[in-house]
Amino acid sequence: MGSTTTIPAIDPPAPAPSADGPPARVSLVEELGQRLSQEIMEGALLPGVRLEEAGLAERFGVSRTPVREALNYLAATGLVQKRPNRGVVVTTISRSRLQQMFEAMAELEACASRLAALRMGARERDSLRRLHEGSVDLVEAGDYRGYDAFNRVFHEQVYEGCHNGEILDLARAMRRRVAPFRRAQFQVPGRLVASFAEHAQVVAAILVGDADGAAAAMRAHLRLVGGASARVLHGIEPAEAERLGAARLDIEALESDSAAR
Amino acid sequence: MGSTTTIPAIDPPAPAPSADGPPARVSLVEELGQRLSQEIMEGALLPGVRLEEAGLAERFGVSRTPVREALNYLAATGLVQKRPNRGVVVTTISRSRLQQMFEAMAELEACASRLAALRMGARERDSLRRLHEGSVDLVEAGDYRGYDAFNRVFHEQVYEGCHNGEILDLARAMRRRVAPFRRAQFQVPGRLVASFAEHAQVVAAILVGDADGAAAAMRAHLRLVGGASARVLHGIEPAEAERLGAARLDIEALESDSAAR
DNA sequence: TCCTTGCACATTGCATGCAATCGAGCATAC
DNA sequence: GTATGCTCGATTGCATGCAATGTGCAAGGA
Repeated sequence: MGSTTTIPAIDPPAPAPSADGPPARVSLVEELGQRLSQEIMEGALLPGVRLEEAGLAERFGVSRTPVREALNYLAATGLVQKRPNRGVVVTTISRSRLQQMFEAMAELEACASRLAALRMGARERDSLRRLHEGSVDLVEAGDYRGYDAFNRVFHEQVYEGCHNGEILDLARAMRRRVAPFRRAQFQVPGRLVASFAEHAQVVAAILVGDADGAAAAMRAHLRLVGGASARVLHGIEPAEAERLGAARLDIEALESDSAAR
Repeated sequence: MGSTTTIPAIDPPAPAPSADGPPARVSLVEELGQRLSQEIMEGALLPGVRLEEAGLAERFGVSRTPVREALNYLAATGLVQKRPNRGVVVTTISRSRLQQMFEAMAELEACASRLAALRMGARERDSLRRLHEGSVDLVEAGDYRGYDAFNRVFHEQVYEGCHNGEILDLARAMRRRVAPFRRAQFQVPGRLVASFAEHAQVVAAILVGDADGAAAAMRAHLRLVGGASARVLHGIEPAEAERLGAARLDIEALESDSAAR
């Protein structure tokens, strides 16, 4: 498994011009799935909250059928959990399971980074470098909301750089699943600066085609991300704590469950 | 990233006594999902075959609703593809996409192997070793059906050895998805013997706790598996060819598609 | 002869209704 | 005073019906 190869430099066939064009007629199920998953990922619907078909149907002005199908879809992606004859709740997980999710995420991203280091084309490498360098402004400004947005794009570019649609899909799916549990990670003191430094290592390795180095750097990066997020979730910081009280998300609720399967 | 560590030897907390007990009342949707996915994975339903709700509903003696939900579930796992207002078909994929699936599978298993080498307990290592050694009989007998069954168990044990439920789930899901495209791989001449030798390398690395070696060995193993399967699919061997003719699975059908997304 | 246009049929998408199951609260027994 | 059993309300699981969309074929025009 040699590292530091000569850069192959094959840019992707078609970076998807993103020409969606028409309003794109979508089904109700898709619409509902989108909105619900967004609310879950953004934290409007917190882990443990119960979702009942009739209520959602009325809220969105549709019948129970499409709501039901949307919930099934969310259950399949892991954002909610179904309990037979007992409805669905936004996914709650134990602390250990959360750690496993972060580890799986780290492994997936390490894998993507490894392949990206080997396969990214010249244009892609350049784009990644500039993207990273641009984020320094956000760090200096302490703009953690802006950095969060940048961060998503950064990791997405690495996924795409691996030139494997399956791994891309796996990484995206995993990212969606962990989203509800990693909100506000950048509010941990010093995390922003540290994140930038870790990204720098990943970028450096990818730029020179150091596959093993890229994998190791990304793995290390996500290990720290996981740590920070866990601290946020359990240390709980004030702003969240209030809302949690209103929606019953106590540590017990997180620790128990897991009986699903 | 050191290899060859001293073996930590922590056996899993509870190997699941497998006491399912009662007949376990399951929903119609689950039942249907199970049966359909099994038929797809076994090849009774070949890629490209159309599945219509009404037909399946009548066949299983239920209404369209549970059939529909089961199909949605299969679509979420990737075994079938849904086209809006146009029904579902058993998943067909392009050759390049198939290669990507095999690569993703290889990466997942390499990852699992790496962790397994670090984390398997003494009992697990011993179990894996004996399982592998037992398979020599199947190889000598040329019993490729038996070997196929053994092979599933072997890889499953490696997944479990990584002690991470998320990675375990990912690997299982990916295995299900590729199943329809890797049938009869062991019928490729010499593949059985080669597979055994490759397994031996994986086992050896895991036994001594050589993480990187285990990952590399498993990756190499699956690269060859992918090659063999692709050859079977495209070279097509006689037994399958007949059935394919009856169900329209020509190379064109495999090459096209992919517009899904 | 080939392409376009219109219509009829088949199939999916969604709405609604009914039965089965689960959980809570109360009554009763110990 | 606590535990056990029962009934009732709430919610899900499944069946069925109707409207919307897509497909295939046939007829007409270039």
